[in-house]
Amino acid sequence: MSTATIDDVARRAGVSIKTVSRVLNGEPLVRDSTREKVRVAIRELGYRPNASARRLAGKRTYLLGLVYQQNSSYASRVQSGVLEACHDHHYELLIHPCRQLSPDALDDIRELAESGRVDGLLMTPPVSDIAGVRELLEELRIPNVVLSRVAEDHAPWSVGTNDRDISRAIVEHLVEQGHRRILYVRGHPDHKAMANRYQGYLDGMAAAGLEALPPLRGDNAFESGRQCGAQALAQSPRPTAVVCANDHMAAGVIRAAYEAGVTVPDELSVAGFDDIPLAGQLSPGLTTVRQPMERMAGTATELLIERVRNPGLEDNARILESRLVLRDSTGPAPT
Amino acid sequence: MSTATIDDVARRAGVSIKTVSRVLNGEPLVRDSTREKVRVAIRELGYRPNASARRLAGKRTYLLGLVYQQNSSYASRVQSGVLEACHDHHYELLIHPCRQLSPDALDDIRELAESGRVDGLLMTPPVSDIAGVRELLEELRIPNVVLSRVAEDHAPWSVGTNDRDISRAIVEHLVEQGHRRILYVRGHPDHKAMANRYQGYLDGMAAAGLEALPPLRGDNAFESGRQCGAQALAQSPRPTAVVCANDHMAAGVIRAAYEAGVTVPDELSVAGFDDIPLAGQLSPGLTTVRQPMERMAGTATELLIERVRNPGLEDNARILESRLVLRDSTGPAPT
DNA sequence: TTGTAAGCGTTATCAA
DNA sequence: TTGATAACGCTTACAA
Repeated sequence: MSTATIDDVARRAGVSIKTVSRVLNGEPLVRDSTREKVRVAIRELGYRPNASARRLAGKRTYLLGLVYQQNSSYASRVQSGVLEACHDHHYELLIHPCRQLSPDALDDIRELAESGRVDGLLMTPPVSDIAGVRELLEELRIPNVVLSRVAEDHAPWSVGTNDRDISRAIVEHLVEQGHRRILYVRGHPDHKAMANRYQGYLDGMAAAGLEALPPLRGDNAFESGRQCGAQALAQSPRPTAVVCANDHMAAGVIRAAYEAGVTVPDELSVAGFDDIPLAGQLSPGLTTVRQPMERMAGTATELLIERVRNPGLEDNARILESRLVLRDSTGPAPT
Repeated sequence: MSTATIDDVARRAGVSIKTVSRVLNGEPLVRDSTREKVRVAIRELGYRPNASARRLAGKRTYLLGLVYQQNSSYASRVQSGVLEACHDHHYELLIHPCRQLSPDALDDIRELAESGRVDGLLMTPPVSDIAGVRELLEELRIPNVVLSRVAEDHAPWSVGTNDRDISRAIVEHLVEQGHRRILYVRGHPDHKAMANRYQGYLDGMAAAGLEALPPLRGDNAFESGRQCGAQALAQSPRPTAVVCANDHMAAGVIRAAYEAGVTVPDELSVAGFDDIPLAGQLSPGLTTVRQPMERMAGTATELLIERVRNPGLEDNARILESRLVLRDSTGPAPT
């Protein structure tokens, strides 16, 4: 237990506590020799600044909040990316999963923002898509950054990925494999990232000179995928490939095929989106899209810290690239 | 932003700040009418105590740490159980995923414990199984509780479940379905909970008067399950059922069956352990064991808070019951 | 049952 | 470039 205080360090180094504080916070106006003396004293005493005292005096918490939907399958990747960046900058993280999306979620987030427990907030969809959240946070003047906002939004203070392009790439891949009747299963309408994925599908179909089929609509969950899958298999002529807006629904489609005795990928190709842990463990393995979630989360965290330190800063947004992960749930079209 | 301080409340209620403090902390020696006055003032001012000041003065952080293995599939369930309990008791949570198990992990945990950032630590396996962790924490006198320690350990300050009994129940279920050649796939030897699951299998086989087959050994990951699955299918006579120490390996066995053209469950029954999200989304759905993880986590958190508040307390351990989840990966033995 | 006064260990102000 | 000293907003003796 580091029980040494700043006074002990000051005494040992023969300087005032203010000077120690300066060294601690990397302030410039300290002579190099003095800085070194202080550093030595700190090391010898095994001194660590008391976070609570620092928070109280500095009027900052050095705590960031991460708001996301409970049980979201990418939560753990996001957390680890955020934590790493936090660690690098001596911040700590408070996680804040939201159970349901509305309407209490907004109050819940307001509470967190107003409570003064955190210096800034990081949000992921679909929580960040709740009507009015961002406006609320801006109004409350609490620094915030949205993670995984789709590129096309041009949202200020956000980190996104090229969902639309990569969605198009899936279609192109399927077309190359000889598919023509490619069906799309859309996600929950409140989850805006999903809309772009669908656009990419339309792009791909148009580019290939194919007619887009009327899309089915799921709610992002496994069970809805299963239902859409059953519907798709009942269509005549039957689609030879199904692209889903996320992996859970794709798993549902695979289940529907299994139940209908339809072999994947021989009789039906299935693709998803997100590369959740499940994707590699399904049988067959799921062709999907992997987003650089840890890097995105780390980048978002750094943007947030920048914003916290410098409230006047201008908008800043970043795009990182996702990539296609080809597994065995897609194959040549049946003849 | 609640900018009111304890002084404002005291002034408004016409009492001293000490009295406000008493009300805030639910101390007994306050006249009911006074308490009420203070409550009114707090409400009218929208006052919230400043956490940093409270931490500094009270020499407690009101922060708990949760240490677990990164990417563990039950992390999110554990987190939500812990968070709920934290919230009820006005504590906050710092999550601390460990990347690898050894040997740095121990230093990592020591660092966290010594840093004074948390009042107590919650640990889950396999991190809690690292040699010397518990001893380290006791030595450092930092309150700690282990979550999901297996029942048989009689570990002090822990919350566990009836792994062994339930593992036996799986075997009984298979035996009822006519299975005789039931193979067990063991988990990583460092993960102690796994040993008990194997014991339960042995119990079940013995009770049914069946000969236990030589177990295979995986490392808890999907890929090892796939390899064990391939091995199992190559055995002659072939087992009709495979019980795995966790779901990831069970998914691997299902994959191996898929690759070998063996139908599950018609030709091979497969069961797992944990009911990770994947389990319900595999095709066929995986028969497995569901632990009341949120409740276990909540209970562990409450034990920890109790221990933090009352360092002299005696050992305390709890067992909660898991249950069998029957899905379609198990069925009657082939004839 | 209530209040006074002294910390807790930092950062911030302002003078030296 | 450095240092006294005053906050910061609470809890904890100790009185009353």
